[in-house]
Amino acid sequence: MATDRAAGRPRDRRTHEAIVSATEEMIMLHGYAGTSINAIASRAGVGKDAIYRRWPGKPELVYEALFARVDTGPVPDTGTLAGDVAQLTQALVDEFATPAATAALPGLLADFAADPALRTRLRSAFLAPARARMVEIFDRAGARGEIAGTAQVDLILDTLAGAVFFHVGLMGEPRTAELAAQLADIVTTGIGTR
Amino acid sequence: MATDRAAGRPRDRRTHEAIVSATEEMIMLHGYAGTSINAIASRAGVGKDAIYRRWPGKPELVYEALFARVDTGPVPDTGTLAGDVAQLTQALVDEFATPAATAALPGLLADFAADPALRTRLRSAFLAPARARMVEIFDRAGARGEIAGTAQVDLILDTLAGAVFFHVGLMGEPRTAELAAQLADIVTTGIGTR
Amino acid sequence: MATDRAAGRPRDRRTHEAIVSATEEMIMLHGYAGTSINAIASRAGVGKDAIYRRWPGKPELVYEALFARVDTGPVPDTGTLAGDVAQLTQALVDEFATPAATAALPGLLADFAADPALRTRLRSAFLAPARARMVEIFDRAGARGEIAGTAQVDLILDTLAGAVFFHVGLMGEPRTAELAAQLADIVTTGIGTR
Amino acid sequence: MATDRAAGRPRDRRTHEAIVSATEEMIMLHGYAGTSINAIASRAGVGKDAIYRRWPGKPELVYEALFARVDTGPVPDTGTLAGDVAQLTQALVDEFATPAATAALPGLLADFAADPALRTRLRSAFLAPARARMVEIFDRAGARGEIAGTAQVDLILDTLAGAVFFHVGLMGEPRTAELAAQLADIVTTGIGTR
DNA sequence: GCTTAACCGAGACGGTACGTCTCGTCTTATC
DNA sequence: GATAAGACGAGACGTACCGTCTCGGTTAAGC
Repeated sequence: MATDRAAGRPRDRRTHEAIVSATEEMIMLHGYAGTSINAIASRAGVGKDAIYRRWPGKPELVYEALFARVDTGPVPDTGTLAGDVAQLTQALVDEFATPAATAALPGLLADFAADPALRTRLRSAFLAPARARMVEIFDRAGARGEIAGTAQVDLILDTLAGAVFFHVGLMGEPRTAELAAQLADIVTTGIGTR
Repeated sequence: MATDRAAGRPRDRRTHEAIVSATEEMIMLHGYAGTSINAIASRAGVGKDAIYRRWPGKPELVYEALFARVDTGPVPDTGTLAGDVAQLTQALVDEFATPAATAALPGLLADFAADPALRTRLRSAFLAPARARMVEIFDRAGARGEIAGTAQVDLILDTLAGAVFFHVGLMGEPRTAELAAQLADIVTTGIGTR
Repeated sequence: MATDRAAGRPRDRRTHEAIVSATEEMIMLHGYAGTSINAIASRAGVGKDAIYRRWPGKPELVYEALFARVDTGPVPDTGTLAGDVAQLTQALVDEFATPAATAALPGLLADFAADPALRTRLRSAFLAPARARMVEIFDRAGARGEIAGTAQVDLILDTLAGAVFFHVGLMGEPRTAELAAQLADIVTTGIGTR
Repeated sequence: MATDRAAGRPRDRRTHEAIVSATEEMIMLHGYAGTSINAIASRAGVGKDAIYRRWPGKPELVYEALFARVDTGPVPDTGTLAGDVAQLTQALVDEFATPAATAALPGLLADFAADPALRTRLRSAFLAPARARMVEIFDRAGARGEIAGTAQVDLILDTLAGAVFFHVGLMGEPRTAELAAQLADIVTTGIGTR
């Protein structure tokens, strides 16, 4: 019976964690552009090779350090499309509007968009959990008869994510408690009805 | 009697234009990150100082080369809020979803967001024309009784701009003819009515 | 009574040979500087530790792989000092002017000279066999009355070795068949008499 | 009439000198292998580019810093070949057996020998002044009838230089006052006559 | 036949140097 | 004083080796 075990000395889990932690700290302290691989390695007490062995470059490392959390929460199910969208939007706010995300996202998205290899992963990297939930939410809404036909999930999701990113991440508007509700309201019932 | 005329040799207007043109070309050819001040100067047949004398850095230069067009078109006035918003959204698409803008915006917005001095100018730099129009549109809609109370202009504008930027600029979705109409529809009448 | 036998698994003789062979090949193919321990280990199908267990570093390994041949030939005895020196010089040419030696010697001597621990072994490592022979040759020449007093063996040997190394090893002069005879002639009878 | 003057800011002579001085000091303090371009730049208070703008790499820089002195002394003319060779040999000792040369030469010659582009320059770089003098010395000796036929200048020069390098530079033998005279004696009158 | 200890291939580890690139400033001679 | 050219100090980039270490596994000698 062959083993799956890779040959050679196994990678040290603590090295991985030290790099990820140092990355997170550097981003919070000095922003995305002010964070260099050298500085991360130095702060983590690690050689540069230990980083390049695991990640191809800064974008992938920062992405994993800040955004690769597996989303395990339950899918919203409030009984109405408006309520479900509001909860999902709140999740987007929670993901995109944290101090660390605000510090990293503009530069990180720019690097992802600039590299052809990363560009294809943009949606799956940053919106995958939200998208799966949104599909389910709209399926249920369709079953209830709330909406007719096929909803444009990607466009609506991009609208919500873009709104959060632009409003809080770029423009730096204070993240008011009602933001998610207002955004959800806009896309579900429209401006005119408020 | 003092003259406004600066002492010494006046700046050459063609130098300015050569720099702006070279910047535009470089951005289209090599993207934002692949465009260096050195390369712009070289392509424009100009010294680096001629650039730094006019702009503090790459972000300001690229911004002026690609986005500082004065918007002189008439404010939309279709008679309905929905129609006006649709036209305004189309203007946003025209501005944010061109090939040059797609190539420059992610990196440019990242640089603006990273620099405290530029950060404060984000809204005025990229959304100023649209914002003035939107205020007028909503004022008229309020006068017609279409909406009640004060509309949250900035949030709605960020939503529209964020949607365009995220959907086309980052995710690379095709810029379809109906995009502006669909987006305007989402924010004015909501998802449910489609 | 303790045995000299080391505990544990004995070293594999084939590992040793594979390393030495790979070293020789790498030196011939890529030169001294272009030969890394990593590459030797890889070519030999061996782990790096198998090398470092046997040699402290690249200089010692390359030295053993290329120069540690035991010299078992007979001491020259032609009846005249000139004849004996000619034969001994030929042996130096044979040792220093081979393709492998030419590829390795400059870098190898530099590493030996740079490391204090190796520096003391320079003469014994590279000139030991020739020196022993030379002492005998000069003893016989003194007994025959060919020379008077104590000959400066080291200086003469360094002159011969330096000449071979400089002329062929560094300057890359073609190794003509008469080289050894000419050199021996120079140091025994002087320039003027040719 | 066009000027030969290069465009742009001229290179600062003091930068050049600072680099050369720092190189000399580093070599004396830490040897050839222990001298990095980074450390030279740092000690000279200079950016790395200022070095790479002037020299292709460490070998060329160190060569210029330590050996590129123009030899302006008069050609020896003592009236005898032996006397002239003795003086020329003394010049070789003066060049090759200084502390700085001893620290740099082994590694420097190895780097020159390893690089095809530098290899061709070995003789002209390190032996040019001595060779021109030797040709003249031998010409005069021929005119005086001291020697017959064509002397093998390169071989004799390599022998002398190799002897000095090997004896003092590599083996670390003390550089005695009589060294040059002894070497010259060996090559001119042979071992036997001493 | 079990234990023990050094060997083995593989490759991760913290460091260090490399040579290239870009940044924004500065220093020339020329216009 | 603006200009084109390009030198300048600084420092990040990603690559290559260094010599050590840590795995799972192998191979003999000594009990």
